[in-house]
Order: sequence, then structure tokens, then C-alpha cells
Amino acid sequence: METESAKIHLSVDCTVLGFDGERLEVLLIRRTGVEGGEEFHDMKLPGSVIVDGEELDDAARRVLTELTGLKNVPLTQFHAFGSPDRTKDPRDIHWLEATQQMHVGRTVTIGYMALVKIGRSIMGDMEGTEALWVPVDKLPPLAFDHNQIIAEAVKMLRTLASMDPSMLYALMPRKFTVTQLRNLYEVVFGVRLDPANFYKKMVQMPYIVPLEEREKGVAHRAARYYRFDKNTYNKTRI
Amino acid sequence: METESAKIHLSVDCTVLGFDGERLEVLLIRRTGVEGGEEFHDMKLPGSVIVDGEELDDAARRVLTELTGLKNVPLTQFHAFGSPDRTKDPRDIHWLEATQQMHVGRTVTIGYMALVKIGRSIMGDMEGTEALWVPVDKLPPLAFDHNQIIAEAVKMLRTLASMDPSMLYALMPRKFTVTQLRNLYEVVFGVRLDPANFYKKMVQMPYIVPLEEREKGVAHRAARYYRFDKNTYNKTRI
DNA sequence: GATTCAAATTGTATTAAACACAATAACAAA
DNA sequence: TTTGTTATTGTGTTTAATACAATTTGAATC
Repeated sequence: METESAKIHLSVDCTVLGFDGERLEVLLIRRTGVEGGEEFHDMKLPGSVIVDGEELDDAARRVLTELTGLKNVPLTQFHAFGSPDRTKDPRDIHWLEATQQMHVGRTVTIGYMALVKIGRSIMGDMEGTEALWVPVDKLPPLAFDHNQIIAEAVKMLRTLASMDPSMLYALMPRKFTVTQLRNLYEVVFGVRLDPANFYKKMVQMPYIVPLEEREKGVAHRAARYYRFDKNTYNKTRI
Repeated sequence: METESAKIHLSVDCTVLGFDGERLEVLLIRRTGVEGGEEFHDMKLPGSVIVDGEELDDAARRVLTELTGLKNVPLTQFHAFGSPDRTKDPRDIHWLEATQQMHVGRTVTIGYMALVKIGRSIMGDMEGTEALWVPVDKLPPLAFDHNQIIAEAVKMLRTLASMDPSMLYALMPRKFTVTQLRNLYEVVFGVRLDPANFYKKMVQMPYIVPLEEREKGVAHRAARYYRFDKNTYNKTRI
């Protein structure tokens, strides 16, 4: 009668994406483990086992704050990863046993994603964890199935942004040039856009407000800075 | 050290949607339980606890076949429901204990959805379970948080179909009139569409192939039947 | 069998958006 | 002052979306 009561553990993992003006980056934390008597270092997504009685969304928020210092980040659940094989790597098994103080069998994780301005302050170092930004197209092998989770998160970003591109402004710095914005569109959708047409289309939007400030130190005509006005944007939506 | 190892159970629930030419329906199974000495009857989504070592996708497929007889239905994971409160109703607790032969604490469920032609044969009755179609806008209170799960599934259908309307043909019968197709668009997107413009737009698609057969028994000009040609559709896509 | 009804189907015009691409402006470095 | 490079502006073409009038037709009614 215990056939189906597999000892399943549940965790959350947060894929926090940022944009540096050129490409997408993801927020990872360093991991140190021991395998075969040798210490090794690699990286993983900020994530952890959920606490008794905790809502999934709350768990994601808590874990992200604990491991990166980020607060008030809108997190969105996007996929559950539950393959029995996802915790089969001896490195991962031993690391789990060491950190959880117990034997951990199959673990299903709920993937959350968030878009943040890459300039936001994260904890460089706290409680032994260190967070850092890594370009998503230059990821080394990560712990567990975290490479796959990130790939799915980026795919979800594409899907969501194609329905509502305004969510992309969460990735842009407070002031930005139209070219930076175009770069984001191009990297997210994997296309090349005509600079002239993109410029005209964006500048006509009432919620893209021009600033007086211009680019400095570029070897060509300096671009104007703009900012995204959320209030105006919401008013244009019904 | 057992603080966070909550005894969590994991299940899958399948939201199978169909279209009867007028409105969306969902496939439910009857449930019989006992509460306060009284037998009660209500309905729930086809779903169950996952088996040891089973892939999530496999579990969803298996459960759907076992409870409804449906096979080869493309299931898509769409959301995890894990509120600690979702299994707090005494009816649900007692029903779980009776069917699972054990005490069941918190249960997190992974929601799957599928689109099927409503004419497909389902098991009217087997292993004590009976499946039936119920309009999504006329649902009674269901077991657990299944009303909420269905609402999320319909929302997801909207989202996905707005990106790729071709998925809607999975809901249409093999032969259909343009008006039936328009009804589906209208109910899914919650809008009213101009019959003339919709007609022209659809008929010009190479993958909407006209049949010789026409509607019968209607008190007005009989509409032509069409069918969706998947091959042609795939060729028009890169 | 002629007439009527309601929806299917066809026609036509307007409007808005997407797209291609040439031309001009402006900043920093040489 | 000239050059290189990107920002910004201009213009025309193409395509898609939308509105709405007009015509066709199967079945029911008179």
C-alpha cells in the first residue's frame, strides 16, 4: 500500500533574467561540493526545498531573497521539472545530502522566472553564497537540470513577450536608447529589425518619453535617452 | 532536521477540453464519497497520485487513459497547484484516505491540459469511474481546487491559441462549417467576429479544404463543410 | 409553386500597419 | 577639416484588418 507514496521532495528554482544592452544574462549562485575527495566549484540557479505549509509562490520569493538579496521581484511560475533522472548525478546527490542533512530521493522542482534590471544590487556574498550574472548563451554545465530549466525560461520569455512586449521594459535600465531597446527585441525574438522602422514605431508611443540627456563617448552621432512611463502605458491599455 | 521535509504527495490532473459547436466543455469523472455518514456524489478532473519513478508526462498520460479510456492525446503541462489549503475540505481528505488507503497530507498537483474532438469515444463506465462532458461555463462546485484548475486551463488555451490558432483545429470535428469555426474563435477569445470577413479570411487558407458535402436540415442556405489539412498546414509553416 | 426567412457567400471601399530603402544629421576620432 | 559610423528623418509600397452593402440559397410557410 506504499507503492505510490514515493518519497518526493519539492523545491523551487528561480530563473532571474537580465539584459546588459547586448545580451541576456541569468543570475546564478556559486556552489562548492566534494566529489571523490576533490573539492569542485560550479554554479546553479537560486533555489531550495520548500518549507512545510508554505505556498509555492511564497517559497520562490523567500528563496530568491535568501540567496541573492533581491526583494520585490515579480516571480512567475512557468514549468515543473520532475524527471526521476534530474537528480542522478553523484555530484548533485552528495551535495544534496551534505546541505540537507539527510538522504534526498526524487525531487520535483517548480520553475519560476523573473525579469529584472541588471543594475539592481544583488548580494555579492552572504551566508556563503555568491550571486553573479552569466550570459545565457555562454553557460557552462550547471548543477542538476538547470541548463534545461534556463532554456525553458528563455523560451517562455519569448512566448510571453510576443503577446505583451511591454514586459520587456522590466529588463531595460531606467534610461535607454532606442538602439538598446532594439537590441533586446532582436535577442529575445532572434530576428533582425530595421533600425529606421523600429525607431519610428517606438518614438511615436506616448509612453516612450524622450529625455534631454544623450549618449556620451561614442564615435558617432550620440543617441537620445528615453524612459518607459508605466503610468502612461497603463492608461493606453483598457 | 526534518523541518522542511514535509510529507508532500505529488499528483497530476488532466483538463481535457472539447467543443460542441457552441461552447467549450471539459471532461470530468464522477466521484462518490461518504461524509458524515451520508453518501455524496460530485465530479472531479481525471487525475491521480504519481507512481514511483514515473515521468510527469507519463503519469498524466497513464492517468487519463485509466480514467477516461482516452489514448494518444497530446497533453501539455500548464501549471502547478500547490497551496497547502487545496486539500483542506473534509470531503476531499476523507475521500483521499479511502481511495489511497493511507493518510495523505499536503498534495501538490501538476496541471495538464489537452484539446480533443468531443466525438472521440470515452469510457462511459469502467473500473467504477464514469467520464462525462460538462460545459465549462456551467460547472458545479468540483472536488479540491478543480474549478480553479479548469479556469487556469481555459486561460492558458486563450494564451496559446492567440499565438497559434491552428491548435484550435484539434477541437473541431473532422468536417465543420466556417460558422462553427467562427463560434470557436468567438468563445475562446471572447469576442464577436464579422461573419463575412472571417469567412473570406479562412476560405483563402490553403489548408482549409472545401468538401462537397453541405449542411442539412437548416432553415436557411446550407453551409459547406470544410476540413483542416494538417499536411498542407505544416508545409506553409517554415 | 411562389414567397419568406435567415444565414451563407460575394463585393467593394476604407484604414491602419508593416516593410523596404534612400537621404540627411551629428558626434568623435583621425 | 575630413572620415566613419550610427542616429534620425522621409517617402513610397505592400499587406492586412475592418466596415458594411449586396447577392445567393436551402428549407419552411403560405
